[in-house]
Amino acid sequence: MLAFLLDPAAQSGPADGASDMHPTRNRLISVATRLFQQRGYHAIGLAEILALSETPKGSLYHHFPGGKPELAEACVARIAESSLAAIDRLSGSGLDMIGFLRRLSEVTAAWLQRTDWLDGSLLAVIGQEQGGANGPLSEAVRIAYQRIEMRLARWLMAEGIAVARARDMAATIIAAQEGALVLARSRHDAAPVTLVTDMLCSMVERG
Amino acid sequence: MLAFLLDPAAQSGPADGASDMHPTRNRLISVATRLFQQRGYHAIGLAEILALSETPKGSLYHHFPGGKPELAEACVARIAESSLAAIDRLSGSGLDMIGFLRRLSEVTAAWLQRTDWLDGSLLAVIGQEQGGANGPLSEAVRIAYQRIEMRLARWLMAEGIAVARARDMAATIIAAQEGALVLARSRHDAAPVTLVTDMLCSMVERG
DNA sequence: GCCAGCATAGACCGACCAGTCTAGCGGGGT
DNA sequence: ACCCCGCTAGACTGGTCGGTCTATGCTGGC
Repeated sequence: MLAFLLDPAAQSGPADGASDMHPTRNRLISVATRLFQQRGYHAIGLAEILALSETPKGSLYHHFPGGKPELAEACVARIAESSLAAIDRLSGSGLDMIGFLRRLSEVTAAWLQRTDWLDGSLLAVIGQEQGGANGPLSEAVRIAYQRIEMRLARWLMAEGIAVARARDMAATIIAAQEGALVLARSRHDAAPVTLVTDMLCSMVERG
Repeated sequence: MLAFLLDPAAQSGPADGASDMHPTRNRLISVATRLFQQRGYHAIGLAEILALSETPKGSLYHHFPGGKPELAEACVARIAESSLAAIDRLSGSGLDMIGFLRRLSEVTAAWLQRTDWLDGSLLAVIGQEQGGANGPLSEAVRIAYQRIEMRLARWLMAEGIAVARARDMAATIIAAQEGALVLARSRHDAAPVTLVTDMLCSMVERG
């Protein structure tokens, strides 16, 4: 979710607290995130990540002693941080949840088309690949979803919705958005994103 | 979507037109489907499929000269056929769309728990892994989604909904269900499935 | 009984995988 | 001036990958 805001945010400058980290580490995470979210964890070899980021293998294992899984964990963590930051930014700018959903829909559709349907949801693809496994990577995905859900729920509560309902609505929003992304990518058609957004908006409107 | 009905249907007997195919071919598709939908296409090696299905490599390449991709295509095609058959069965038994969604929710939740969150959506995981690629495998996923969507839309039209709206609703249903599956698996919690179903039901009720 | 074919069986192959290891660079501290 | 060490650099390795190939059942038609 919200992976697209990595591009503007991470590339533009010192936001996200990503710029204070080592440039090589940063570059590895950026390239790996893009590749993983396009084709999944297992389809991407280290060779491709290293070639695209122009990094030797030694550097990767210096910054990520745990190897590929640790790199993927860092990618998931950064997606989570970026998503939270984006939610905070928008919720702090006076937007209401309906406005957020509309805007999310627009930006998502534009992102999908701009990347020619190559980019997808990192959390979704890695979560699906890891399945019900209990490794640290699937745990990272679980936590990422949970943090995003809680942040959305908090926003909904600030709009006067009861806590239990807010959490349910937040989970529904995430599920529907992720599903829309899956279907839109497969169809090469952004329509599912706007359709799901319409449904989510009326859910929020009805309370 | 609707992958779970493979188990009861394919195992119980001569439904789905699957029993008239060669038993080895059938067994390969069943085992490969289960493995792919648990961990994705790239994470599963032929060795594992062959070991679990007790099939030698020669048989695989006899029945699927195209190798792994062709086997995966057959898995996707079977999921599509099973889903269509299930939809037809339920729509023919006097159930309305709301009843279908409720029932789908119950069966999906039970399936997720029964398989200890290991099983997922074959279409979603393969679709995500293939991404925006234009290979025959991602084309198979696209067609599978499209066929299911058209069948659902037909059902909705039979309930008096206009054609354009019916197609939109069908796409929304599929997107939301797939997303719920993704999130539920990651959280090891079936709640997203029922939450999304509630939302879909009110969408259908409102027309 | 015998042949023809489909299907099984698994040894084998080159490519590629993630990961290890040693060597060397370069700049800040003293 | 020197050294130390965070970091870069890439050759190398054992294992696994998908795929090919030859050999061998097995079975229905004659």
